[in-house]
Amino acid sequence: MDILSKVEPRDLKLNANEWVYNSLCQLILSGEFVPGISFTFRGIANSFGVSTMPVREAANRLISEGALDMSEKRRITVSQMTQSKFDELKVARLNLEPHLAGLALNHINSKRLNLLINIDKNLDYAISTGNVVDYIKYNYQFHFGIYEAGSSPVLLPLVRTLWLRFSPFYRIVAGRAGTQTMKDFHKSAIDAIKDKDSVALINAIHSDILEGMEMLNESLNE
Amino acid sequence: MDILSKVEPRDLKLNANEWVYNSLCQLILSGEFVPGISFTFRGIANSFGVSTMPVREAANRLISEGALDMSEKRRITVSQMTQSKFDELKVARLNLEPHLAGLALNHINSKRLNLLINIDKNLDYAISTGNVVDYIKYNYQFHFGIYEAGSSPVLLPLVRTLWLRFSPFYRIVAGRAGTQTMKDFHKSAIDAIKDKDSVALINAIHSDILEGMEMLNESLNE
DNA sequence: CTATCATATTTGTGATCACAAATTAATAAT
DNA sequence: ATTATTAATTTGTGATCACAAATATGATAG
Repeated sequence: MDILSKVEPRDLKLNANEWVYNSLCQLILSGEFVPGISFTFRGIANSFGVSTMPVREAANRLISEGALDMSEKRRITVSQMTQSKFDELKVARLNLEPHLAGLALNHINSKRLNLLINIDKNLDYAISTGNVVDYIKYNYQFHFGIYEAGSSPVLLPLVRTLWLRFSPFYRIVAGRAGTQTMKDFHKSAIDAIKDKDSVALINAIHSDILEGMEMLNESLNE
Repeated sequence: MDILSKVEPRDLKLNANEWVYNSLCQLILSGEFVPGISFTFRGIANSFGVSTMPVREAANRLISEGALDMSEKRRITVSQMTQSKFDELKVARLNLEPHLAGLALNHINSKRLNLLINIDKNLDYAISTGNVVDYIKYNYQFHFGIYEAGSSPVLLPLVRTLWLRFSPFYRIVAGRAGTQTMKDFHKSAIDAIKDKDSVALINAIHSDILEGMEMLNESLNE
């Protein structure tokens, strides 16, 4: 698998293990890694042109975060989704992300608001053209564009691990169901941000998660 | 620091890095590690009688979970608590743990119930004698004795990382404030479990967290 | 063609080494 | 005594090696 072409080039200020970790995260969150795909430490190391050491540190970290699994067959795999895992992810998201958005609201300046509006425009285009990969990417950017406005050193990393867990699954079902039927509550979120209406923003994020996860759930039960 | 005497001996079925990780977790959760204390990879490796490899894997994992920090001075430290981090931890706990308890309720059999009752007895004794270390230990055992009854592969590890973050801080303030003034809602939790009353259990856990964190918060602002 | 067993290869794990960067200790200077 | 400068030590990082266990491969027999 040609990994280097889909990954940011290495910033030499960063350690090799951080570069590998960030790259793997990016690949997971953008839906490049699909459940069932499997790797080895040496394989990843060759792809990145580093030794196995930084790969071990990066992959083990992702394993401990639940994003990857070490299979009993000595292979690193993208975790399989189950109904019970899915239900827990949904609950965790619904209980954390709306609140996280609420915390961030007062730190969203006009520059960031314009960024969000622009991301949402790209999102609309991805939906209209049925581009699933872009949809996943811009949806991530939109949500975390809000969340990251506030500085939440506990909740933000927590929520990020949730996204690492369901994003690969998202790719599969989105590819199956298409993006045509997706409503999104991003417009009302943007309005709420403009109005600095905390309750409205929290509701919008809540509804957005609810609908997104509901669609995933339907595909899960096919 | 004599670590080996405070740690379970190595189970040879476990990898060295898992042994070190579990041991460090145990030391953190039991309040042995106090904010400000600092280590080096080689130091920990010597304490455990292993090479630096498994220590790097274990410590880096704890760092990525937010339990430990790599200071800019090349030392591994227990993370400092701040008011904003504390507020986020409180929110996350209140939003996740009561629900987690609710999920577990139907899987608590009489054997586990008796275990919980026994733990709570030890907890009462620890409170009456002002034994802070035991209080922390039994309080952890009580909560996770409930949570672990259900199998929640997403929420349970998530909540565990929260405990890893505030437990070292708990030790400090508990040592300062004493355990005498601690009320606990464990009795009502036990009653709720006996009655299989989900709402009552959720409320009891919620109140317990609220009060425990409130006490910590007061000490934080001294 | 299928099943069985021996061989060869690949795997994760842990130890060790090299190295630059950072810290600490020691020395010199005022 | 205090500060500035230099030397010595210790640090995390990444690469490499050894090894047992697991996997894949291939030969052999039915």
